[in-house]
Amino acid sequence: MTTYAVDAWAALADPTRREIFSRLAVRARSVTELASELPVSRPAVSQHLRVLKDADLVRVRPEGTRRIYAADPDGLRAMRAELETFWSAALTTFKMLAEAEPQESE
Amino acid sequence: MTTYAVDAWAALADPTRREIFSRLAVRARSVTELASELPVSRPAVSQHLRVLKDADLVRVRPEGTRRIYAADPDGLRAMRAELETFWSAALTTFKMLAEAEPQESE
DNA sequence: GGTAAACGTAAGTAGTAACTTACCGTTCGT
DNA sequence: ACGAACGGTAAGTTACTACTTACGTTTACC
Repeated sequence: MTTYAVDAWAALADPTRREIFSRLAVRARSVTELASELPVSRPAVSQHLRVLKDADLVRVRPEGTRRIYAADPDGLRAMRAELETFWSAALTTFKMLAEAEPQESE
Repeated sequence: MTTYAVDAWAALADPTRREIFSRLAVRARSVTELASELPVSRPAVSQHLRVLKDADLVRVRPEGTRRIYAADPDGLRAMRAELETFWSAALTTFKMLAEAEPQESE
């Protein structure tokens, strides 16, 4: 059910969004705090956070008038698994090709 | 030197490109062969392959009139490392938050 | 209850990205 | 040498994305 995931790949492709996520992975922060650390406006941060939230990459916790965002490992799981698959497959294929053509000398 | 990397994140964010890469990770293929397996034209595949190549995610080997593309682990390395950093950081922060607020009941 | 802070959303814009068709160069086979 | 296969690039179009400013809503505080 939780596995709809609006594509964590696309969500983390944007540099600003990746920067936001990396900061939230270290420590939870409010929207205004994030905006103060970044070269974009606060609404821009809100929009990025929505994308991250739709990808299950962040969670929100209301705290008075502020909303504290934190990184959520859930959205990362599938992506991480797929990347590991890519990695091992690429490594295997790469090694096979390297053995198949042992040129380099001569 | 090889470590310029045109952002593997952005390169793999596109679904078609990710599909191309996943196929090349399993087995090397020519451009035409890739195009025949995908719902896009051959030039589109060529363009995707260029992006993947700029990100060091694929390599080419000429073979007669064909060009055989294969997945290259190089472009994946940095991205994989960064993702692992995200993962462990997110996990740690997530656990800390979970312990800090043991509500759920009441 | 009024004010201020925090945040989300609407509306509009500029830049980019993915795709198509058309064209050109290169390599192999006969 | 000629024709065909293969593939990269140019040009053009459409769609989306990241951003801004403006506005409305909610919560806290006095």
